[in-house]
Amino acid sequence: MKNNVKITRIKQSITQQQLAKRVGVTRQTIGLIEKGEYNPSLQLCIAIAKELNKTLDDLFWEVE
Amino acid sequence: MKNNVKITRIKQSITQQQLAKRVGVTRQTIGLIEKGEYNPSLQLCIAIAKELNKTLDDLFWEVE
DNA sequence: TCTTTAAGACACATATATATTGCATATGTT
DNA sequence: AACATATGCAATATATATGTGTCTTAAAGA
Repeated sequence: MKNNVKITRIKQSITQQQLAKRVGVTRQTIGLIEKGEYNPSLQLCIAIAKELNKTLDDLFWEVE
Repeated sequence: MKNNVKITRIKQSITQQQLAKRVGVTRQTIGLIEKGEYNPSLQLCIAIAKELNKTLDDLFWEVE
């Protein structure tokens, strides 16, 4: 469950809290997703991708 | 929550049941996802995409 | 016609994503 | 030193994805 959320977020200089608020979840949820520890819903993945101006593939596809 | 799973699956002539078995869920789950009624997990989306030889974007990105 | 297979629909049970709260630590600022 | 902000971590609560079982309908083959 690795992904590119953290690196993408940091490049854009926004905090977990800001991203969380913009996509409508809590900071903890963003933290866990970045940590790769669990398995977000598709809707949330899409919301995060749009907020970071990326696509699903950019953030979540074959990140080894 | 619309997506291209159903059309892609049918083009490849496989049944809901076959796809379900290959990705490790039940036929009902595949049915609901194709119907667009709900919000699958990222892991399941990835499993479906790989099984259908597509990417996340192919199946789930901006399908209006 | 009879049988089999694919698929839609529904009720209920269970697993897990997400929320909420709180505490700890590190860093930057005054 | 004191304070604020960002992040990690953990416990418990709630919402919902998914499983299980069943019934129904439509289509295909014998």
